[in-house]
Amino acid sequence: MSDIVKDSLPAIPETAFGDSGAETGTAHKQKTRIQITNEAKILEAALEVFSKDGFRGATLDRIATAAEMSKPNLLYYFSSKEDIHIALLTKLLDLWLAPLRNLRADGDPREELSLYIQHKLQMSRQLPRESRLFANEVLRGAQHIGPLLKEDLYDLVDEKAAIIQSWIDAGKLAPCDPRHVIFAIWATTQHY
Amino acid sequence: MSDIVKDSLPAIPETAFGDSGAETGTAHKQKTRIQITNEAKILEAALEVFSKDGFRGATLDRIATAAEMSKPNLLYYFSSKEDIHIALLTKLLDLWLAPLRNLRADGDPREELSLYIQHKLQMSRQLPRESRLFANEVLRGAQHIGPLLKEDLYDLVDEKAAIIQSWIDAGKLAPCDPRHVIFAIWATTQHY
DNA sequence: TAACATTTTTACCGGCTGGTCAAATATTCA
DNA sequence: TGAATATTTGACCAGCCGGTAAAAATGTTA
Repeated sequence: MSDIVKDSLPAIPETAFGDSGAETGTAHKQKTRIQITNEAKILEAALEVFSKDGFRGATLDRIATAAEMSKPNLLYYFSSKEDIHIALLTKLLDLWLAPLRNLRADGDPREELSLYIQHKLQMSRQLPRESRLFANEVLRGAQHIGPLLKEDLYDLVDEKAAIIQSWIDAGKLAPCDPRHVIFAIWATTQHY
Repeated sequence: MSDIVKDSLPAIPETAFGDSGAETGTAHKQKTRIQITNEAKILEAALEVFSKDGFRGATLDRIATAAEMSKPNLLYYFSSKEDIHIALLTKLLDLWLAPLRNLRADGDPREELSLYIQHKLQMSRQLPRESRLFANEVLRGAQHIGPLLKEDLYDLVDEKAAIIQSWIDAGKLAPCDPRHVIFAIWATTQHY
C-alpha cells in the first residue's frame, strides 16, 4: 500500500513516555528492576489485547498469557482489570494528545491544520494499537479516562478551539464550529 | 452541537432493508407474525449491544434483556451469538455500502467526492449505532463479514477505484492511490 | 373443542470470568 | 550465611458465559 502522506515528520519518539522513576508528591517505594520490567511487559500485553477486543472483550487470562505470566502474578502488579486499563491509558495520554498540542496560533491556518492531520495520520499508521485503544475508549463514551480527561483534554480543546476561532475571526478560515473541526479530524485518526 | 454539513441530502430511507418476506431459491416456511416481530426486536437489541461493546464484549444475556426476552427464547430464533451478529451485519450491509454505490463516473470529481463524504457523515450522524457496528467489525479485521464482503465489497471498491483513477488519468484530480482515498474517507465514517 | 404446531419458561451444564488466599520460591542485603 | 523481603505459584471461589433439553404454555386451525 502506498502512502498518502510523507512519513518523515517530527518522528514520534518511542521513549516519549518515561515516568518509571521518581513519583511526585506521595513518597512511593523505589521500584525494583523486576517490578519495572514486569509492569512494562504487562502494559505491552494489555495494549495488544485491549486494542483488539476493547475493555469488556479483553480478559485477564489473555493478557496474562501474552505477558507470559500467571494471572495471580499479574494481579500482584495491578490490582484489577480496570487498574491495568487506566494505567495504560494514562501512560499513553500525552502521546495521544501530542498532535493537538502542536497546533500553533501563529502560522498559516491551512498549514497548521494540515500538519495536525498529517501528525494524526502518521500516528495511526506508526502506532495503530495505541490509536485503536483510544478509539475504543472514546467509542464507548470515555468511561475510564473521563476523570483523566477532565484535567487535560477539556482545557486543551478549549485552547485550540480558541485558536481556530481566532483564524475565523481574522478571516483566514471559512466560518465553522471550531470544536467540530477538531472532532472531525479526530475521527480520521483510525485508519484500518 | 452545530452541523458541519447540511442534513437534507437524499435522506436515508429507514425501510431500505426489507427481506422479511419471500426468500429466493430455497423454499423457506412462511414466517409467523410473532417470528417477524421477535426477530426484529432481537436485531434491534443486538444492534444496541454489539455497537456498544463489540462482538466479544457483548453478551447474550444483555441482548436478551434489551429485547425483553429470556435467553433460551432468544436462542429459539437465532441459533448462536455469531448467528445474530452475522444476521445483523448482513441486514445492514447494503445500507452501509450505499454511499459508495452512489459515486458516479460522470460528474465533477470534487463534487462527487464531496457528496460521498457528506453522505457518509450524514450516515454516521443519523445512524451512529450502525456506523459503530461496522467500525467495530472492520477494526477487528472483518472476521465475521469477511465471506459476505467478498461477494460485494471487493468488486465495489475495484469499480469505484477505477472511477477515481479515470479522473486522475483525465487530469481532473491530483494523482494519488484511489484505494487510499476511499479508505481515508471510510475512516471519517465514525464521529463520536 | 380437540389436535396440532409454535412459542416460552424452568432447570441445568461445563467452561470461563475477575479475583483471593496462603503457601512456596526467589532475591536482597546485613 | 541467614533473616527479611519480594515474587511466583497452585488451588480455589462465586458468578457469568454461551448453549441445551424438555416440559409447560400459548396460539392456530379444523
